[in-house]
Amino acid sequence: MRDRPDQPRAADSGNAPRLTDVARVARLSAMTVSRALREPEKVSAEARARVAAAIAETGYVPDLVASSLTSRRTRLVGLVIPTITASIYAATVAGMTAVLRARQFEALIGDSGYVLDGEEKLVAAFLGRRADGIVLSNVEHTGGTRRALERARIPVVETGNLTADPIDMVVGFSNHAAALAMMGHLAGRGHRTIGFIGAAVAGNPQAADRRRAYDEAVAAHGLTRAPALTIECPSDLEAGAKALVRICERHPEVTAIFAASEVRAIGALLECQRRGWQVPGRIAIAGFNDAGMGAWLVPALTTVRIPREEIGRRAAQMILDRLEGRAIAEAQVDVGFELAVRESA
Amino acid sequence: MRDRPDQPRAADSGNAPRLTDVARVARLSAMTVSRALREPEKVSAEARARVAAAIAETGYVPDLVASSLTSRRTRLVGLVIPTITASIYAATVAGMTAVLRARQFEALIGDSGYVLDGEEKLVAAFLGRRADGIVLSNVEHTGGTRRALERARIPVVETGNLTADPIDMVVGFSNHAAALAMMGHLAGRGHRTIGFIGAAVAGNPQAADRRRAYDEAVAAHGLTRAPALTIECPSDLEAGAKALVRICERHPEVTAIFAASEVRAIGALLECQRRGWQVPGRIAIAGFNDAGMGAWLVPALTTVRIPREEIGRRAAQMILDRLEGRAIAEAQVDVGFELAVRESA
DNA sequence: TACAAGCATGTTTGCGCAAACATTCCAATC
DNA sequence: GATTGGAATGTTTGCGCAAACATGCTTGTA
Repeated sequence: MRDRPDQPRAADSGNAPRLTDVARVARLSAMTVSRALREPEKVSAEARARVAAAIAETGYVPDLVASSLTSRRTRLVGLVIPTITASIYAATVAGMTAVLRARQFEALIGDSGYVLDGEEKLVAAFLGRRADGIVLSNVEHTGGTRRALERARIPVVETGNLTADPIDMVVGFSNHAAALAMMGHLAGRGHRTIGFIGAAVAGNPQAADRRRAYDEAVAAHGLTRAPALTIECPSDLEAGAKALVRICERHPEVTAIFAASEVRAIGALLECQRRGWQVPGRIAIAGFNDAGMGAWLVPALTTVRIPREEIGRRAAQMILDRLEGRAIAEAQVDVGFELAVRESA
Repeated sequence: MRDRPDQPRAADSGNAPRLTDVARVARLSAMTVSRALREPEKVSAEARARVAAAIAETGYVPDLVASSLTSRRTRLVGLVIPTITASIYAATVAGMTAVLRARQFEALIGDSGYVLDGEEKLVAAFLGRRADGIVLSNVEHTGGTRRALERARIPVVETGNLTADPIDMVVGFSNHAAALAMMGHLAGRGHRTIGFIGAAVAGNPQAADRRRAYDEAVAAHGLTRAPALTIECPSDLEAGAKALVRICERHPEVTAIFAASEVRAIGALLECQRRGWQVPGRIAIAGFNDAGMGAWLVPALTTVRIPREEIGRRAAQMILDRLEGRAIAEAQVDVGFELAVRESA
């Protein structure tokens, strides 16, 4: 096919040294060199030394593409997150890549833009690259995504919420229990009219679970029940600020807001600063998640702490365990949550 | 080698359909199927239709690993950033992956932890995976990194600062000019004693450029010059807060702080809130970068706006241009900066 | 009618490596 | 001394695909 004389080629020719080049220099077979790199304990100390010297001499860099083709392992794990520009997902990415990289795995990262169809496209792209495993950041998927993952027969971890109908493995926490705990805290502080700012619940089990917890707490504690006390909006500072204002206009008697994301809560809190409203004096504000600067604001944000980095680490570990044939103790891991009660509520 | 009868294999056997399976169903050669997928204009409409039908029937997913081995193209671009959990780099990642994904490329992302040796390890890992291009997030590298990249003969983009000694291509801006502009703004507002909080300059040309601009501005505008007015610290909220306090203790006459990162500035600003110091009345605060929530704080942060997402997009585009044989107009692109004068200074 | 030109399609080969199988060699055992 | 077992190393083959080259077929033109 191509002109490839079987001689040491200069590094400047664009022809990188291959396993056979190392083998020739080391006076060993290619197979022994390959083993020296992957399973050094199966090779004599003498051979190991000769291989090391030959690699240093040739500047050989193993070609993981060819290795993947023949071993049917790419050491690649795909990760789908809603958006890379949100610190909670950045923490998950950091945890996951740290565990993967320590084992010579790399992550392929894609942001779905919070759109299920985007997730399906990313999964297809990752499967085309023959990723050894896939991590998803929600538990709601298109039929196409589920089918593709089931056909691929690779380890899959869903994260973010516990689910009754997992594809394979799950690392999550109970959004319902966490939101219920925060509502309990607010009610315990004497708040009787509490507003709720969250994501649209349609097709979003996590958002639906948080909202359901709100409704249940309203009923359980005998709180004010009114449609205008709850708002669905995107998770950004501006939306949080606007939602706060709208709730307070319709219900001036509101004394607390539970914002089901950290950025919505911070947006609301900063809006209060702008208007000179005392927090928590005039209105208390509680958030959800703790990856941003909520702890540093004045007043510091009361929120729900989710171990986002741990989620990434556990997900990666479960994928690795399965790939390396270790038994998975529990296919569904609950990492739990913690109320971070600070100043704002 | 393996038992692989040349018959349609069931999806449940773990044997995914290959190009030849599609070819058999479509009654075409494997090569025509391959072309129909990659260069559809070179194939008849009839053949395209048969291929499409056969792919739908078999559920074929092209194996990009095998494709990469034979085409010597992985459609993978490596990106090294200091840390994934900083919004300025998240913006660059978002810009880069958006451009890459539109062309069926994926990014391999690694965080160096602000350590040059970490960068070298990541570059080695990316080269082992035969990435088609590499993007680095600084212009300072180990000798090993430079040598490895030069031997690999692939397009490389350095980002973040303009440099006199590029490896290949650069997308950056002048940290010196940007910092000088901000100092000019502060001096123009009448501040005569200005503190500076930045990163350690040793081995960090960007930090050194910002600091040099501060020194030059102090001299040019005849400002107070004192060692205790400048502090080197990490880029986090707490460090920013502590640095502010230390400068004010030693120099109570200071009226403005220039923090050479957004999070240091926000840390300082929030510390002022905590202490009840008016900003900018008691002390003015200016930052650098605009990817976080500086615009939303009360008072809103005056800062330098760097188009971080554009940096990611341009870097990806330059890599793609080179890979696809298009001429690069300028190997060093200056994306510029903009002063965002808001309330805090 | 002959033939060039170009398009659509087919055949052969090998990318660089590791799985599977084969061989060699040495020490321990009887 | 013959046999066995196992460790170290070697040989053959093919992973799934695309590059390079080859062939056939249509159309237009002299």
